[in-house]
Amino acid sequence: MTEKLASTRPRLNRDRVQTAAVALADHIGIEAVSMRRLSEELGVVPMALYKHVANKEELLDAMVEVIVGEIDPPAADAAWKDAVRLRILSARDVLLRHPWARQVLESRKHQTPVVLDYMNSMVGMFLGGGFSVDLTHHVMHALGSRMWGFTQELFLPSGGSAAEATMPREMNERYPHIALVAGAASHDDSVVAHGCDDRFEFEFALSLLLDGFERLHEAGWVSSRRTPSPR
Amino acid sequence: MTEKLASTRPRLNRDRVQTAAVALADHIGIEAVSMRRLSEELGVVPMALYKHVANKEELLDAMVEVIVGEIDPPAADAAWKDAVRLRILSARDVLLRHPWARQVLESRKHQTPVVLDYMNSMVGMFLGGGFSVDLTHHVMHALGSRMWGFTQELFLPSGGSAAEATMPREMNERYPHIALVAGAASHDDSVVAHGCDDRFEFEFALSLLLDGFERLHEAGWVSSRRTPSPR
DNA sequence: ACCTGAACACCGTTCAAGT
DNA sequence: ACCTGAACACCGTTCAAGT
Repeated sequence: MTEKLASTRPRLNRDRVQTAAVALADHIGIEAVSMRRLSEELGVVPMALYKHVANKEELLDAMVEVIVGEIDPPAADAAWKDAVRLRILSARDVLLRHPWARQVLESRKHQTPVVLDYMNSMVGMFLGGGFSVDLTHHVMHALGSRMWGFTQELFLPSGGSAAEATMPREMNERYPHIALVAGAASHDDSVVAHGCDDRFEFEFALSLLLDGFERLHEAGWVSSRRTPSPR
Repeated sequence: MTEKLASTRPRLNRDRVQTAAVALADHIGIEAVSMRRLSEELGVVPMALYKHVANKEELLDAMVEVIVGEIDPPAADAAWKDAVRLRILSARDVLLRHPWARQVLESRKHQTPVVLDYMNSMVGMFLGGGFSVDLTHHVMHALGSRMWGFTQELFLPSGGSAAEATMPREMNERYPHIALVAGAASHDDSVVAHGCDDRFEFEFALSLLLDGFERLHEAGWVSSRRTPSPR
């Protein structure tokens, strides 16, 4: 019962720690992942983790590393627009497999090398497509979290008819416009008829932005921003 | 010393709790706001808060309530595009005053009435502008967190030349494209010459989206999405 | 009706010690 | 070099009690 188990499990190392952390988050949710819970999973005392990871922040960075590694490499010979779209949709697929990754990515304050590599390659796609440095800068900001394949779904986040289903009559009275837009689902043949398709909404907005970028690029857009004061 | 202080401070109520919570978050940061710390601020024992707020989640909801209340009401007689832009920029101003509000807003899972009111009025602006129910739906999703005046700043979040300043030479070698786009700041007269202006980037992307919405609306856009399977 | 006090089951992380 | 054990200073929240 209390025999030594040390020989039955491999030595701990950073790789085993970060892999186990990702698997644990997939399994029990990120909010339940603690240093203590993870150490338990690895059959080790909590403090043993601190030899391989400086603290919890670094553990989260290490988890991001794993996730970013799962994103497809850039498409070899594609025009900028396709290359960007494919990369972003691949990132989106990864985040769908690891639903917790979104909020962890958001919470990182210092970018790690893998994160910078990903962004660097995406900047390269725009520059390679002939975008000016100036426009590329703004375009990267405009993408925001969308370059990682996610956005804040703050409007009808539960996925379509849920808001309507939970409170049918009050919705109609207090929030008629929302009810109209959310509730059209049940009685017409438009998009909303099929409920709210996250992928469709994501691609809709992504295309809108990419088309906008293309239009500005082709028009030879340059920023007309001036310094606030004449002096 | 240990005399009764009960009479010197007003009775606790929900309003005093939520106001104090907002002030405390402004002052010490959201991560330091705990039920215990807040109760201390109010000169009361931790459990006293639970008479006015069911739990910490509800406290955060109450804080969001205060924040949303600070957003300007809709402009009276403005076209949809101006109305939407003004409302969003007002929300942005509020979030700049309460930097913690962004992440709290993101973390809410169930929308409270004030949040639904805000979204309802914004949906109304598009419908009032003649947008179809269908297009309005997609447009609201495309706005995402931008309708609350914020986005995930994941690209050069520190505000321009910081990334370059902290590691000048390694950046140039490992991440040449990022360095180019971030570093152009110091030696030309374009936008990036003035460092990275959050407000400019926000309005750039907002305008791109609003212009895109307008174009689709004027073209009488309808969704061409079909159900995945023929049957 | 509102506030208190003690307790429970957790956290991340330190330090000094073991092998 | 790597792992352990005990301890510290926190959490949110319960329960039963006070006024």
